[in-house]
Amino acid sequence: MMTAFEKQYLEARKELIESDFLALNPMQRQAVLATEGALLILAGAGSGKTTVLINRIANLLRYGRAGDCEEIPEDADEAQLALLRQGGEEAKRLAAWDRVEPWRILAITFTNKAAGEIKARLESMLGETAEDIWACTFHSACVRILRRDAERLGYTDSFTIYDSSDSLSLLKHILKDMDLDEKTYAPRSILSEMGRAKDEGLSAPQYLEAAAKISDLRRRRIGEIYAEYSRRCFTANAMDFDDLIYNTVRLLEENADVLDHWQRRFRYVLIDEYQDTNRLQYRLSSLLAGGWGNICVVGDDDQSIYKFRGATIENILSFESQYKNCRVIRLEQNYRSTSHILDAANAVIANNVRRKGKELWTSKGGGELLTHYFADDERDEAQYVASAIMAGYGRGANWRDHAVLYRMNAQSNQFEYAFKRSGIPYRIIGGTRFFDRAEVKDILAYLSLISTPADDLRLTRVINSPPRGIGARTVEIVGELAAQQNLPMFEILRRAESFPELQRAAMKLRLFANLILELRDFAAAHTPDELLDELLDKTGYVRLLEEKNTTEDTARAENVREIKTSILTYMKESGDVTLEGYLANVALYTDMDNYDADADAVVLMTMHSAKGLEFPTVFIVGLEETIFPGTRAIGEPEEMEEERRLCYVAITRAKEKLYLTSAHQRMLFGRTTANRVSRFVFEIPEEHIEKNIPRHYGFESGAREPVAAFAAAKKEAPVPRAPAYPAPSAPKPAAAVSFAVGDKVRHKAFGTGEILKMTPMGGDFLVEIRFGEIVKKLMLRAAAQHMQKG
DNA sequence: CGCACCACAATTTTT
DNA sequence: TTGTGGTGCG
Repeated sequence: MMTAFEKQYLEARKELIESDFLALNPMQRQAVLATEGALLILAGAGSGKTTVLINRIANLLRYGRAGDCEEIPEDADEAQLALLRQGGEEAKRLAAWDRVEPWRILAITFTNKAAGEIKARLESMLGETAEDIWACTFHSACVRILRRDAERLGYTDSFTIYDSSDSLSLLKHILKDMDLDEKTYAPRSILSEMGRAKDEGLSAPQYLEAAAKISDLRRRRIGEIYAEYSRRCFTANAMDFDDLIYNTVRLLEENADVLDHWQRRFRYVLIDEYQDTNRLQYRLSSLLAGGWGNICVVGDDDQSIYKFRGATIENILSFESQYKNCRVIRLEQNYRSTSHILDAANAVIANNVRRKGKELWTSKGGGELLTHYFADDERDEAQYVASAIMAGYGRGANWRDHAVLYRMNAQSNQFEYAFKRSGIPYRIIGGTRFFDRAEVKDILAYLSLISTPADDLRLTRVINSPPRGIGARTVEIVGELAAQQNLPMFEILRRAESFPELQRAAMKLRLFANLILELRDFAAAHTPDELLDELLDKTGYVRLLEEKNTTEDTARAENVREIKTSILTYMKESGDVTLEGYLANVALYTDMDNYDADADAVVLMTMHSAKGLEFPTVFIVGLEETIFPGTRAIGEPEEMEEERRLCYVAITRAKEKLYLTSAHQRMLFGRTTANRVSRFVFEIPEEHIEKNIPRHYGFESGAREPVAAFAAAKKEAPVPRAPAYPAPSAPKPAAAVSFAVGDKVRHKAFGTGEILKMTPMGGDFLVEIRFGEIVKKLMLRAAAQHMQKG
């Protein structure tokens, strides 16, 4: 039974702690203080969930579990109580109870970007102590755990990581060696089948056993492929993305002492984007949090959009039954969007059945109505978007305040054309990543090979690149010999002379093996950046590209040099100088990490990539049946709900203005088709949106013959707010007045230069300015902000 | 062995 | 329409 004094003491202490988090709303504050046990935070889009995460960690470090327990110091007395009530630094020190060391906190996110953001915000809030907090992705957490005990699984601690394209090419090699047809055994689907197996915790033998029971030939074949794939990964000391998690779970489940070590260590486990976890990640989180039982998961079932990757909404829906005493906190106040946007999002998602139920609200006003534009075709659609963006820019917005979101990457083309035509600077997120480019992969393959010569996949990749006269047939023979002798291919190369089959090529093969061995010696005594220089020199890789002297090859040479920057950055930021460390970092690196929110350019990306981001103005394009929702979702209720969640994610990216567009007909993959306007458009209540859809056309009526009605309605189309389609002769932007060809200018970033040429473009000017040796092409309006005459 | 040409297929993808 | 992978020729 609690005494009156204890009660007062606890109350005063809680109030004092709360006073540190007054900037938060009551729900957020609750989530910050509820440190003990299991906690599910249902955080709607834009509800300040990262802020909660950060403050929760800050609370743990400052006050330990004082805000969530009923224990008080034995020597507590009236004087202390008075001090608590009075507040101040000393009182705060007194309030702390069982403070948490930073290295006992594990915060897992899905992207490096999110992890980086958490780290950065923690550091600015808490200073150096923040560095010891594990704020990382599932994958990088696993790498760290595995590096410590990989030998338990038969790997060495310098294991390498295969990224998705490595996995794919390894798989293709296997299919070839097993004489299997890529049509019946589509590599992509095999890969996801193996991923599913690992997600269910099935090893290759287990999978095979299950397949044998139902005597399904195809599954048995896949089982054999899976076994071979695993075998080759293992001999190459390599793990793919799924293996990282699968093996970590194995490690922890099969080694009680290892499990115990990590369970003791992590007193508080936080998992972000919980709706996107798969079963394996669920198991991993349960394992890691199993010691102290303090697990906090943050998620939004309505934003689960990665089912196709094995994410299961089940994890979040059943969290409450898994942890019986768990607390649930809903964050429904949205700080991002206006109420028209929010109401539209709420209305759309309300059509889903399988959800926790949650309604976002805002204290912001209605703002502008949503706009739906029904374009003639994809070209018109892009032009409309371009015009609207220029209009926004004309009103003083930045280019970067605009984002164009589409369902699939193939849709980006028309927008590129339109933006180029109008002189709108843009960036495309997605597509080929820097680290996916052939030349970059080559260099990285060399580096991996130096680290692990037994890596047949990487060896095959670079053995003849740059060309050294080792042909495909030779490589094949080496592969066969290696299989016979049960040795890595590299060992065959070293003894090339002793195989009569290899006589002709023996010399070249030995030379290659020696090259790798020399570089390996070099690596032992040098840093990765020095190794890179040596590598480029010894292989002549860059020299060869430079000699070719085409624009593409120059760009390639540039990319190769760019790797050096990436190495140096890594060494500087992590303080790590090991080659393995760098390679792991690169393997887990993605395009989004490169996304620089400061560069002033319109952003184009898929709706998937947009998750977690926000923009003042958003365009969701291609809102047509069979595109969004896509063909595969139509008639499949589960899939349709996922599409709808994607739509919800896309809508909630917008802060102030949301445009939706559909095209009457569109050419995609060289085919022209006419699709009906997406059902999602009709799920938005009329009072939130203005449209130019002809009355007798649309999803509900399904009426044909839209053409005449369409033409008539088009006149009343909501035009992007003025100036609509600015002609090249449109009034010159103010900035243009003060600059002319021949002017000398001083630019903040590029220094002094001279204007060579000015071309009117989209209500602005494309200016060419010579800075010393370099001629830059810039949009005047943007450039003018960073330069002056002189 | 290297390159050029043709058939073919093509959601989404935090790692 | 675009990119990729396989085949055939020099």
